[in-house]
Amino acid sequence: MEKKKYYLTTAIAYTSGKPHIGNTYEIVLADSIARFKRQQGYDVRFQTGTDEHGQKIELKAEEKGVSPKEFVDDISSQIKDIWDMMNTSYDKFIRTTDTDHEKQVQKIFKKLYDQGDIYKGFYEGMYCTPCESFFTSSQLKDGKCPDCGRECQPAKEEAYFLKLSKYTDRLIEHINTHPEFIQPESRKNEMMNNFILAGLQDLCVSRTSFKWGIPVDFDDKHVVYVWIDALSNYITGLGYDVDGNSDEKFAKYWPADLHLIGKDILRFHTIYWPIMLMALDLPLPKQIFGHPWLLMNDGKMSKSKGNTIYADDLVEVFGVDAVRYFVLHEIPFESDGLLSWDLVTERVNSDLANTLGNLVNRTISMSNKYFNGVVNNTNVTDAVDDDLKKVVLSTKDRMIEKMDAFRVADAITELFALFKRCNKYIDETTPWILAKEDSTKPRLETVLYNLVESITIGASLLEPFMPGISEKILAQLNTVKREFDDMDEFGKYPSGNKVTDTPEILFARMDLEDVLAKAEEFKAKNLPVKYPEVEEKAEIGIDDFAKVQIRVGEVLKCEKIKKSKKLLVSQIRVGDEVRQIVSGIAEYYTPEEMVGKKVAVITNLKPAKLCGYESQGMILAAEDDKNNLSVLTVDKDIIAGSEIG
RNA sequence: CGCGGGGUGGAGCAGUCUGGAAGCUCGUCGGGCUCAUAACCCGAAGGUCGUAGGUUCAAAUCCUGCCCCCGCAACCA
Repeated sequence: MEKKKYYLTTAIAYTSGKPHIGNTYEIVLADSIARFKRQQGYDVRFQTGTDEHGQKIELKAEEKGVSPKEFVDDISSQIKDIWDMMNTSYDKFIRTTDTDHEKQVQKIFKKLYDQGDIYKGFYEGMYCTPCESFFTSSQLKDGKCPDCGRECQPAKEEAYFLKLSKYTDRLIEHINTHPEFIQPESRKNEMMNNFILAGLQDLCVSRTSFKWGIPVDFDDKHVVYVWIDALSNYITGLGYDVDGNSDEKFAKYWPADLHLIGKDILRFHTIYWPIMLMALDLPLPKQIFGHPWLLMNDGKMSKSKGNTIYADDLVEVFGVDAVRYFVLHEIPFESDGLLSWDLVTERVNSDLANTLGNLVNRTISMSNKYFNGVVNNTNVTDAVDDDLKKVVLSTKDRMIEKMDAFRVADAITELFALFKRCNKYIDETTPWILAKEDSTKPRLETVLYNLVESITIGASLLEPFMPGISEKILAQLNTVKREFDDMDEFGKYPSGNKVTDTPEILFARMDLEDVLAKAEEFKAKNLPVKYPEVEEKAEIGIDDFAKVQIRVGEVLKCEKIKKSKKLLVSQIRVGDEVRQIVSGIAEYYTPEEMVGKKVAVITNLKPAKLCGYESQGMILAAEDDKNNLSVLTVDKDIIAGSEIG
């Protein structure tokens, strides 16, 4: 009988920088699903890769002084190295700079254009000529360019658009008739209510403002919009060909069974991608799962917060399988998971070292101590064996049930219940007492046999999540992975087999203080001291400077602006008048802290309205690259209103 | 009223759709055991399930108001 196929993909990683542990989570999650499906007997194809085009990359490369291609080659190989380090079993690593991908994207674009789903129109907005950039009117600052402050003109630019409107009804119909299409279901409503039902505007699918992209081959001023480019990877990676000369892999594996993506990009995968496929007259993927994120104790991981943790640092401390275990186990189904060095340490010590590692170790030690490592099934059973066997044999099905719903963390919990059951079994049977009398030795042999058999099954079920450790355990038991089909019966471990006489510690207990010290080192390494980069401005004369009036202002009253997170509004005495000034410092100063401060205020700035509050001036503050902020105050006491110059 | 997620014993979470004795892991305390990685097993303490109302025989779960947290968006003179 031919195996059923299962095609799953991750999102392709954007090559703007080294991925942190949050990005790495996705590939590990996908890998565990892929491995599990393989164990279930599916013919799995697992694709990942890198997304390498776009303006951001063009800019980053320029900053670094290398060509965009050199830049992405470097990052892409770093990403691949991390995926490999995490022991992920992808079948295909696609890059959007692969020539066959680029060629097909051009052909897809052309086909959609030829059949009228993509049409040429005009992109309208405010244009800043020196900056060569378009802005929407809401992006403008005071009617001027937000980058350079110069005047902008309304302008029109040629662009290509994808007719989303034409397919909206079909998309709604599909989502309604396929409740499993968008997972988890809560996300489905979000997409429907927020975007689809509100009406879809045709999507601008070409750019002229940068060059680093796939050129539109019949109009080379334009490059293809990165999402059209990126999403296509799911079919180009299978050898899809617009003209019908697709690779047999395409016929075999498309449509995808699962696109695994971050919840932030669900919109692209549940709206634009299905519509692209409809336009290409291809079947839609069966499921799209928007997984949650890994968060740090203090919120989302970000470079500016300095709380970024990288997979390789974690691996250096804990090892690959422990890191895989942590991210898989800690992230529930719908809500975000937390990651911190202490949490990982806790999990490693408790679950991996104590429950699992110690179980394997004590079992093998006893086999060696009492029977020189030979494991015999003497079939001297007892009532307590029944429950052990029941738990061990039923674990697989319970895991399948969880995995089918992508509840990977829950599946792992089921598996660890098996190992916990084994530890309890040792307590129930007290092997050290059985070892005292010759008459109970046969019973002891069966007890140890049952343990070895149970661990063999447990270790085999562990393979999708911790492939390295799974293999190690099986090697220590001197056996091989038990296949799913052979798990319906207890007792397939060969009686008389000999386990290793030199059991290795699988997971050493970690000392929290050592770990935290290591974490500090990594933090320092990842965040080298850097002076802020500030763009130099043209030299000015004293007369230019004299145009700016700066005076000492005493903060009399200060409160938060409710609607805004960053804004405080202060009443400030400047000489004999009191001014209302709005400033974006709420994240760094409480209103109470501000009151009484004598700050530097620009007093001759044209008033402006912010969040409905008039601001008659500006409080001076220093800000570094990491958005730390400090307001300027006077060094000695001086009366409010004094001029600064 | 910009969009969305969330508030459950000290920590991290499940349970909420489909009301019906508040559960899991860690930590703490007590006990057992000694094969084992100061590991393992058993037991206990600890929660008015953010808050105020409502519906119901019955609410963590359904409805309404409010407070707080976190993303996104906006804004940051």
